[in-house]
Amino acid sequence: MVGIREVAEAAGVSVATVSQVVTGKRPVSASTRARVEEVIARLGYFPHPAASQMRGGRTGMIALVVPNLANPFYPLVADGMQDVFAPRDLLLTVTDSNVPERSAVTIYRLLSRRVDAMVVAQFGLDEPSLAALREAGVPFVGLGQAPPGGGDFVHTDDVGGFREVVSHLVGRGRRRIAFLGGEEPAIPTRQRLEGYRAALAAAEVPARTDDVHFAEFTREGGRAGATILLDRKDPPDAIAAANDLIAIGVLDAARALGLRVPGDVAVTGYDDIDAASLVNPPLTTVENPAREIGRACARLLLERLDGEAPDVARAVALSHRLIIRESS
Amino acid sequence: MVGIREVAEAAGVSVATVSQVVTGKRPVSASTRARVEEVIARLGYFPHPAASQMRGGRTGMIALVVPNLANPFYPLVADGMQDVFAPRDLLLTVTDSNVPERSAVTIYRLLSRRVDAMVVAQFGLDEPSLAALREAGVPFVGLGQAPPGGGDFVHTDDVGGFREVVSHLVGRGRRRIAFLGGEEPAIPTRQRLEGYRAALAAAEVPARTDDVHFAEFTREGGRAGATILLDRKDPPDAIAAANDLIAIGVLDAARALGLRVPGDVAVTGYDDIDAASLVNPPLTTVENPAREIGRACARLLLERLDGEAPDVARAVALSHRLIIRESS
DNA sequence: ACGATGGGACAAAACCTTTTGTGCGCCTCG
DNA sequence: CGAGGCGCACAAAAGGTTTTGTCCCATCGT
Repeated sequence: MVGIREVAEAAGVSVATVSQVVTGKRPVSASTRARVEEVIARLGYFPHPAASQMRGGRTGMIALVVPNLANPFYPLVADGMQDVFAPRDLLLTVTDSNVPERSAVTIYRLLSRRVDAMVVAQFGLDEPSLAALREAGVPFVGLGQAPPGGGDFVHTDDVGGFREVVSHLVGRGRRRIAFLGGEEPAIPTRQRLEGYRAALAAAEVPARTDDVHFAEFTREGGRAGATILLDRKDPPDAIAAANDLIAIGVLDAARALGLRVPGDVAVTGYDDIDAASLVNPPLTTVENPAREIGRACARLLLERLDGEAPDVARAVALSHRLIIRESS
Repeated sequence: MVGIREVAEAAGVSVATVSQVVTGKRPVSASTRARVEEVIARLGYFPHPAASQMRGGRTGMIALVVPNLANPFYPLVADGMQDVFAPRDLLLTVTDSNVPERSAVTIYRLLSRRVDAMVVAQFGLDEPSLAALREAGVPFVGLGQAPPGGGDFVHTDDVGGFREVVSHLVGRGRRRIAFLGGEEPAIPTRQRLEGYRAALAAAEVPARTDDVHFAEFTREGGRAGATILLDRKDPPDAIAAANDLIAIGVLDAARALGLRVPGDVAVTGYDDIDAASLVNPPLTTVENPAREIGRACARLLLERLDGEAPDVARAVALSHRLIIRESS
């Protein structure tokens, strides 16, 4: 644990000078700088992050908070963020907010004073956490939805995307199209449901309330939800799932019930995660540009941190793409 | 940003007393405690992490460092770790060590003074980082391999597991079994290769050096590697891949070359990630108890942090399970 | 009733930086 | 040759907590 004092002593300068060499916030003569740098390299010194932070400095860490680490969509986003952060020497950490025995509020609290900024996916679920962030003065960006109460965010047109995929089902002759959502209060669920309704309305297909069902954004949630939708007298002939994980669960359920896809029931997903093209049959889905989303989030954040951002909330919209495969 | 001083003032006690109420490291009379706690709740105070850390305290954060966030094996491990950490109010963060423009050493450096402990997967790749950790006094646990130079670790019997899956291929009548590994220097690659050789030796099947190939631990790596293995005059009749991601890439390559699986070439993976049962055909693979691995890592770490661990390195071995599906 | 004991609160030091105001010495210009 | 100015390094304060030694007061025992 070599501290700045040892370095100063070894180099025969004051600690202030060492600090200035490291941070570069004030000019230091070339000869002194060289000497100090040599000592730093030799001793392997680097500033204690906690101490630096105390004196009003930055942390150098950015957090990505996701509702479910196992959703393969997020690693792609993280990758995109790294593209932007790594050259700036910011360290990205990913945290799962869906931890049992711990509320989201706790997590934001814990995180808020350890990171310079956060990218938050799906905070719609609890608003008090946002208050904590704002109060702590930690810039944040919404991933996929606008932060309630205002703030920057990056999103895709989920309403439009879902409308497209449901219209595609209509175009294939399906008339009893069910919607299998994620958690009901989540913004992505609401928007995708809105797209679903819009598509049905546009095609003048009647919407049945018992064809809309909510479940967790997981494979297991999809399996359970689809079983309920399909295992009745009058089952739908298509299920539009709110994401790929759910859709894969739907395939599980269909298989268990002896139904053929797309023969008996067509299935579509959303996100185009890797697994979507791997399942049997390959899933029709909508591709979101995950990597580009990550980059956009990172850029917005960086501008805030640099103080270059205007004092208004900004929204970045990225486009999606319908991918038709064999499940429909 | 309400500090301990405000709380002390509002409660009419000294800052020391407030600290003692919060940390509980010294007894405080019931009446005083109640008063202070009321004020804390009303003001929404909680200690500044950086300041706490400075005074020799803990961070309350644990890091999981993985070589590739997109590998679905790790989220499962993370989940298992959460099971143990959440009740203890420790926050888990996941970091990808495979960031371009940044060496692993940098990452360990940055992390080492911000977290109380780390779980490290696949550090075999660079040893200087370990030196940094040891010097920083951050306890760490190896995930899947022994830390070079000693230390706790949790592992499964990769040699045995791979031997089993290769023996299974032999039992199915395959005689030209190729090994498609991950990065050559990685410990898992070496152990699985060892298992491969042991199985061939036991079955008295000749081993051909040109049937051993190394690639990245990714789908793309598998695709590229398999193309090399399969696209020659005298291709193997089976490929045992070092993990599922690679195996899925092998399926891609086989499809592209017009080969049938398992008709023309049998394929096996390792890890039993979610996607393994989803691909077409479903993969024969070896299941590693990811969640249990996570829990074991967490427990080892906790014992170190609590100072309850003996001063020797400990190894926890968990058992695997061969899962036979249609790809073989 | 007085001294001993101990519970409980407090003051101050310590943790390691960064930042800012100050002062010194040298160079330049008048 | 003298005065003003500037480039550089330094000293000291600040940042928010935890910890430790100390002190006070109340209670208990004799």
